[in-house]
Amino acid sequence: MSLFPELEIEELRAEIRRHDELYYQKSAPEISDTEYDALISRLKALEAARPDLITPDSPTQRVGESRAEAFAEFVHRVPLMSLDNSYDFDDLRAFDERCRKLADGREFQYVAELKIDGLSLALHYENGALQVGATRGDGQRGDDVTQNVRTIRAIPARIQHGGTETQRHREEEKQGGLFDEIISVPPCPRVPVLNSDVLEIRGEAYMPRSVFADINSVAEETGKRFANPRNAAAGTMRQLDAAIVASRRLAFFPYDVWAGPRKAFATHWEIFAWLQVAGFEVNPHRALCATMDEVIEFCNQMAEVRESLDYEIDGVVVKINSTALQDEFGTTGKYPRWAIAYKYPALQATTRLLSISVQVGRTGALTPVANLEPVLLAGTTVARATLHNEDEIKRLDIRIGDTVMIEKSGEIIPKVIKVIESKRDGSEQVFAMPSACPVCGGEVVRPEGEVVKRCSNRDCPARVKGRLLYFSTRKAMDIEGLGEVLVEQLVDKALVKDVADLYALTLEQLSALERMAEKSASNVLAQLEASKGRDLSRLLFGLDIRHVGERTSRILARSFGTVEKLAAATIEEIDAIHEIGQTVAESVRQWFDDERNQQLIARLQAAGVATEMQGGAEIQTDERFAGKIFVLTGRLETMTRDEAAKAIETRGGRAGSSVSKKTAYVVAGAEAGSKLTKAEALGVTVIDEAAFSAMLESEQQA
DNA sequence: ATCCCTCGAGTTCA
DNA sequence: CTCGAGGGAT
Repeated sequence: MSLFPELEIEELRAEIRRHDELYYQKSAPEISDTEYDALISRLKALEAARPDLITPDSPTQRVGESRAEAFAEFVHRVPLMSLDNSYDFDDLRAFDERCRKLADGREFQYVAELKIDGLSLALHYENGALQVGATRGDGQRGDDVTQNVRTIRAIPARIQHGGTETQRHREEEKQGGLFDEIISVPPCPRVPVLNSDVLEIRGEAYMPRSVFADINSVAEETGKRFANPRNAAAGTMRQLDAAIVASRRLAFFPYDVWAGPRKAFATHWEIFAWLQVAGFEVNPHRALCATMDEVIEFCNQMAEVRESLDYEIDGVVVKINSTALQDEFGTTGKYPRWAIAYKYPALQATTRLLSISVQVGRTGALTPVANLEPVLLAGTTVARATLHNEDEIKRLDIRIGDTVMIEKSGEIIPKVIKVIESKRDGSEQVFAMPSACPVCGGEVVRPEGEVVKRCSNRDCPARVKGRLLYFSTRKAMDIEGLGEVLVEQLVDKALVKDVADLYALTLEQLSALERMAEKSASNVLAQLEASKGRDLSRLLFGLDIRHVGERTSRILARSFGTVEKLAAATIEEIDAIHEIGQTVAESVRQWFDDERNQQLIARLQAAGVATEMQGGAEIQTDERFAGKIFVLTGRLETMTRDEAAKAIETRGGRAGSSVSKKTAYVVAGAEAGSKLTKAEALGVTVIDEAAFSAMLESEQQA
């Protein structure tokens, strides 16, 4: 407890109010939800110790959320309560214990459903027609956003508020199969008929990830991007122009129905069945659970599919199924006692940018990298994040010492999404890209029209190291044991200046290096020896010719057959090849025109490196593969992606990277993500790994 | 000239 | 994985 709780309490309140305003009015939060919740918890703890200091206007005394101006106020008939949060399974078990105690020996069930990361809406229907749509606001009163709500296609203007006999029957049949995969899910016992003329449907409006991506790529030029889909959805709902709202293609998942002041059903589970009959799209992921362990199992299952969903979720909502029991449990001042939200670890966090270092890559590209104060994010500690280039730093206006918000978007790679400008105290330093290479001091150039600055010194140690590593990668010459540490030493000790030097290394030289006993040294030599016979395409790939990557090197190898022929070809001859254009042709020509490169080739040949196509690599065309494009997604069990791609190509097919109409098959491994979703949307044939393996193994009869 | 699909390049952490 | 840009089709 702090020495002056009064002071700390006041400071915390001011801080929380400021974040409330940023979040709700400006849709520009500076801290993550977890951090916000931490502030609230701290305040609560302080207030608990000194109840005399609690004031009615303290942020702990309200349900949260205030309203934007310019919309008519809407007073909720029944307040929309927020839920208590839990951050680990122990919290859930504690909740379970409290419920068991309250139930006093009676049996009950939990319903677990996804907590969609969007904004809550209350929809009022009279005699089946949508009358009013309102935001949650502070839970008591929100904004009347009916005009905006009417543009959301997932919200029907008319609902089947009773549900006809036939519909109910059909729905009951569907229930059985629909939730099969999810734990212990009995079919819904019945779809009740609602007699009430006035209904309130509650749910979450959200922006699908696919829409968010679209909108942000368009917003790129104007510089007005949303940090995440939730902000985008909230910002959209605050639009006064309904046409803009319509263009943002929001979606909606309902989760509750009220008839007048009462919950309309005997169980929460029934609500979903009814909603479906009424004409809503209901989120398919939910489970009826007898125990908290089953709920936890559901949380774990959903965590795995989380990234593949077209909407963001920040957790799982757990509710007591019986509405009678819900009524009995009642509420505390702020939360219902019969529900809790389990929240996944945050995917966003704020931290301080300590410094910016500049890396020099194989191509000489100068890449600024943010060194961050280490922060836990989605299970890993993040200390670095790429800033890509000068323009990115300028766009985000990042300065050294800034507090920044980071995010793990692609599951793994952290990214700085914005600067928290209000945290600046004036001591921040504007960063300037160095005008000389930080590694070799060489000249730095930024060609017109390009985004990246490059070190122009070809002998820059950083570039030499990059080239050597590139040469040894699996997709190039595949030299096992020649990794970063070894390359570093070889270059620093001046034993190697280019890839040809590798083949002149001796056992003595290697053994003398740190962490290189004779055993590993001879292993490396054996690997080098083995690499001499690699395919021509791998060699071309490894040479580091601009614009010549994995695929292009294969095309070049196939078309020319030997390095000599390629080296002698004119730009026109190279350009004439299908799938090779002017840019690549010029780049290749330029590389071979360089005398040092010619010598490099000569030295590689002298060392015994094969520079001709190996015979017999003929493609045995298989009709099921020939000319077809396969896209691999997810994790394959019996082979690597590269192996699978190779298997496809030796049969005359092609391995594509993104799904389109032209894709013949999508091979879906475990945890397949967006590509699978897209394939289904486009109606592309999806096969699993077993089916794919069977295709490979069953030789086609000629 | 414009759109769509792929390729190339760069990147983090355990 | 994501971005930018090369290459081909329309």
